[in-house]
Amino acid sequence: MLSKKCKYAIHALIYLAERYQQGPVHIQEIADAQRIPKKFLEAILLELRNAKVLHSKKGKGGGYYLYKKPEEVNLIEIIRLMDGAIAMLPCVSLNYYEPCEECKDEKTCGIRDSFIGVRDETLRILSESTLAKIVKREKVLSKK
Amino acid sequence: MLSKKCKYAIHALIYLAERYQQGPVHIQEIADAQRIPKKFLEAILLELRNAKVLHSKKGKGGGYYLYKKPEEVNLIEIIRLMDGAIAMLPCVSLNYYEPCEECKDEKTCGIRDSFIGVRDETLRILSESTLAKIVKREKVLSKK
DNA sequence: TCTTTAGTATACAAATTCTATAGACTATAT
DNA sequence: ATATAGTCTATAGAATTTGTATACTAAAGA
Repeated sequence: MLSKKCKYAIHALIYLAERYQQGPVHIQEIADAQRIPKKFLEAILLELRNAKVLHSKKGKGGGYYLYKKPEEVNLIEIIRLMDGAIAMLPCVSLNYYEPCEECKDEKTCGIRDSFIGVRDETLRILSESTLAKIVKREKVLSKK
Repeated sequence: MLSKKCKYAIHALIYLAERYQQGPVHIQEIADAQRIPKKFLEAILLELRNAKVLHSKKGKGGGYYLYKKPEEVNLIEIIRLMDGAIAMLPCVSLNYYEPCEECKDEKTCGIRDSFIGVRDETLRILSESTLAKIVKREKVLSKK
């Protein structure tokens, strides 16, 4: 399961994607709109800023805005930043690899292949899901 | 990421699958072989027993053994028993469905479809991975 | 029937992770 | 100057995970 932090991040980013190139949005507005505790949201947005997904502007009229294009931010990137590894086993993670403690020998491990398969499919599906597509999909769905 | 409990369960079950129809194996032996804290393993095996995956025999010469056939136990079942939902969002879970707190309207949610896709692929891959196949795969790999 | 073996059950403790908050500080616009 | 709004560090509380202790029950066999 995704953490709350990650879900908050996704919703905040969708909110900002809907307002792409319309100037900075302040934290309080996002927090109110998405019902996210403000201080918690601050920490989240900061991380996204440090990862160059967002930019911010201080002072009056400041706030956060998307730095990357909505087509260039996908769910995989967000999940990795917030929750870490995508894979279900550390020994199968591309970005957060670690040998499994419980495992005696990776080469003869009978479950690794399956989890590599799951990881690859997850990666494929979620990397196709960009902010741009998500926003578009929500527009279509809300018109029905 | 899978919990330790779940990984312990998988390893214990593989151990028992390798000894299918060779009589009960006691907890201590499994604990030693797989380096699992005995008391923790007891709790795990008990749950698997209550789920009719294992049976046990008390008293001298007792222990645990597979009740289901190795071909009939797959990774999905084990993960569900130990860790609960497979899905990355509660609103997308088949067996542990709950509406997402953060979500305003499931019908217009732009990310749901992607996570349904991930869930289905995960289900497909991990339900094909049975104890029988895992044991077989380990034999093949260890001969190389 | 008594003893030993081994699983069952309940309760609890330690460790870790997740969620949330507080407060002082810094930059910017007007 | 001053009000606005993001930055940074620290920490507190809650929940979950992992592991342990103790007492109890069932079965096997001498």
